[in-house]
Amino acid sequence: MIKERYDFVDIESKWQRIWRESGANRVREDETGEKFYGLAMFPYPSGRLHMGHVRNYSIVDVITRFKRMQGFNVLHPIGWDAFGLPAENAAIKNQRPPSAWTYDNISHMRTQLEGLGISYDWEREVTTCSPEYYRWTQWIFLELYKQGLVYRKEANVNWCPSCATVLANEQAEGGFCERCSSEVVLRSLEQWFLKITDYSEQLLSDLDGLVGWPEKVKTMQRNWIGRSEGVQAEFILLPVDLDDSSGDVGCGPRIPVFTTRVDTLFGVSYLVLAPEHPLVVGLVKDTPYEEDVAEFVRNLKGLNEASRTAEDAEKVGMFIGRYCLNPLSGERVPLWIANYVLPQYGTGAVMGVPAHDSRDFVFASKYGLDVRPVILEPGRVPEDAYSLSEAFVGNGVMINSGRFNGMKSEEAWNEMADAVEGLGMGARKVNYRLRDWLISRQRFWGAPIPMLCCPTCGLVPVPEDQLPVMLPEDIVFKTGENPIRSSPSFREAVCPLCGGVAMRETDTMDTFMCSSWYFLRYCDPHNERQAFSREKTDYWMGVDQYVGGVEHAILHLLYSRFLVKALRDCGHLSVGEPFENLLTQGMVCLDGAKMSKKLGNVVSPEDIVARFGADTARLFILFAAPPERDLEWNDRGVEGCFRFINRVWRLACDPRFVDSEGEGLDFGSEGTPLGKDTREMLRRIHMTIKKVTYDIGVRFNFNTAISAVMELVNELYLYKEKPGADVGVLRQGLQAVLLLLAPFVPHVVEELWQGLGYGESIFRQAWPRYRESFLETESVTVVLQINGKVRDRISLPAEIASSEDALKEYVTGLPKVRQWVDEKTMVKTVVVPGKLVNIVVR
RNA sequence: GCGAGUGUGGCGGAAUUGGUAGACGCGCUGGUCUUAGGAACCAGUCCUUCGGGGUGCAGGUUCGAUUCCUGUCACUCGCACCA
Repeated sequence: MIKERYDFVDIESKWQRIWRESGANRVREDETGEKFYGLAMFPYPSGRLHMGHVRNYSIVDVITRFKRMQGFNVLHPIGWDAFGLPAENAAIKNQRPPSAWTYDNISHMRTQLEGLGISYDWEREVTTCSPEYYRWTQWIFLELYKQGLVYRKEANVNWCPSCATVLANEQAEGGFCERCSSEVVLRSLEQWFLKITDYSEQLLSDLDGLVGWPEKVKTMQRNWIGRSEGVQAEFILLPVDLDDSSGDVGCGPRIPVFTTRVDTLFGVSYLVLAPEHPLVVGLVKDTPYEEDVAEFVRNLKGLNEASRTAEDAEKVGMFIGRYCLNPLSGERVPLWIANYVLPQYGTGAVMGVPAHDSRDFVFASKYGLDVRPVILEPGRVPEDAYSLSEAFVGNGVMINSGRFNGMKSEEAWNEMADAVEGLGMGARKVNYRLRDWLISRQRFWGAPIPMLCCPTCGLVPVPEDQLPVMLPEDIVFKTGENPIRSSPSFREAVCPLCGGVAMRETDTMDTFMCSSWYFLRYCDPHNERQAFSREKTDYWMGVDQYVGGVEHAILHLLYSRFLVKALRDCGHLSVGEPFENLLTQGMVCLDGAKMSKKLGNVVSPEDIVARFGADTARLFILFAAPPERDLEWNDRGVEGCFRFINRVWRLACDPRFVDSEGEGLDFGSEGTPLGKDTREMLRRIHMTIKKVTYDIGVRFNFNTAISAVMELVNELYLYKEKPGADVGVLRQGLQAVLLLLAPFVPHVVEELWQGLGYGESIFRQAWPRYRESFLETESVTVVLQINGKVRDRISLPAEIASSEDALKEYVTGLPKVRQWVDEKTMVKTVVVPGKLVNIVVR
């Protein structure tokens, strides 16, 4: 029996309880069926869910519920990215430990997730701030250390004064802290790095194999890695005073530069070093330039990288009184320093070719340096080449380049690279913009870096059997420096090598480290001896469908790819890529702007669930837009979805179903459908099954899947009022509606399924299959066009419509067609069987 | 500047390999039933001078273009002195 009223509060809590108690979503490795690993990016436990979360988890829930009904053995886990600064700030404010705040938030958000009816296997829940988890994060750090992928060095790093910690390059883009938007300053500190650059080439080339990733994300990663092919060429430094020089100039020290345009080598009119270049100080020592250069460098130091590298930053530089020799032309070239040369990229030194590089052109124009064209722009005459108003950066024919004159610049590139190599003055080289991953954080709420500093043995890793290095508890939280340093119990340790007193590393790891391997832990979440077993990860990895926001396109997704490759090379994994397919969902907006606390345009999921229920919330969010697109929130639209669910409910309340309770589970039975309407109804049912299956499974277009079911419901409403309506077919239609809607609105379909007298959970049912034979129609609507314009639509028997010849004959024989054609000449008739006839007349 | 993407009714969006543009939903208009309804149901809803015209704009290919090509404009996102 089905109640008259759709009472979502009762229904949703009832089924959530049943699912929880029956372990409906528990998964084991030994089940039958192909595995499917569906994953949403796990949340930071900020306090409560927002609509972006609801969207993310609803999408994955639809996919995983659908796959489960299709017979896959589905892993659909959830966990918490639980380390991070907000918990520490809350600790300062409330004088409670970060863990208390974090676990409170987790328990509230867990309740919210359950309230949405997302089909998680809660037994696999993972929390990155628990010692059982971060123990293995530390273990991974040590594995990488063993592989030589971890190092410590003093470096100029991005420091956020407000967060009182360093940031990775990826977290300080544009010169502002990703978290708090404070301006980042440069500081020189001893820091821990992971050698992600060892994997630059693999991280880049493996992107080609990720066919299930959006092109946009791959492009972003490619740009971030920034591979460029070029030549590292060496310029010979000339002595301070040439007249004093005795002996062979060719043996002098050399300054390497990196260039992607070795073909412009004869166009070099100066050489520029980054002001921070290590050679600079020595080059000007005891020369008249020493004082001015020192002043120049001092002025630059105050600036952070962002203002230094801003596009509109004025190029400034100075000649430093020295010269060097061009390796190919042998020409004497003045040596400059300038702010536009970056110390971290390439060799920190650049050859200046004003005629063929726009930056050099601007710089040379300002300082009156030589502009010498060496590549002739196609369509120009040589005399013309000197009157440049801007740099010519394209390809053309070589001029002013000695024996290379007359070659195409592309050819000259290779010839000149060969020449440089032949002279022993350099070599071809590939450079990357990607830099090593700085993982040190001077904060408390993170996984401690498991290293010791021993006065006698130096840096010593904590032995594996001493993991985890636990976070101390005797901490006073206040703003300023890393609170861990205030814990004497934590700092002092015993050196495992010499037994002496060693100091513990007080930096913790970037939380991205924790979130770069959580999908591996889900495969084997309770393993106490390993981070994960090879057997389990071999079974589940890689993730078949990953879903999350584009904002993680670089950070999280690149780090995870790196860690998986590194762990594979340590012998712990078989796969080299974590995520087979990636779907980047759009933002949830209100009034055209992303919902955010700052703008005050948030709609609370809790409110929506309270007013309409979780099923309605899920349905709306999936119906309003395809998943990749931004979604405009609309309260009226939510009401529309609520109305639709009620409409389905009332359909199921038809008294005819009560009389035949429990009957008619057989989907494909041929039966003997009687009237035309019934046959048509059957066709609509099977057509809908076909479309919805395709839309969910192949296209991820949940909006059109839902609209197809809405259409079917509309049809069923019309059909059931017809005199000859067949209860069996009606029932089949309702079953199809419920099964097809099951991934979207799990609670209400469970309730109706049970109410209709089918004992088992609807999620134990197989996904419905359509029958090809039911899709056939007896009459087809064919469009009649004259010169491509629609003139008429005619209904024809299928035999005629599906045959090209019969259709053509039939149509051209029609009186109205004769009339349209009349005295004009029929040039051509295009026939698309079953669809359309286009008659071309003149 | 470079790269990627998106432009369709009042709104969110459909149109799967070129073949009925505007499915489905929201909103709006009128109606039925009701003491009432922000419930439910029914009808209508791109523009139109009723010939037609319409998918940002201008061309092209084609019997036929929202779909393919060229150019252009607008917006969004990413990168941005990387030599």
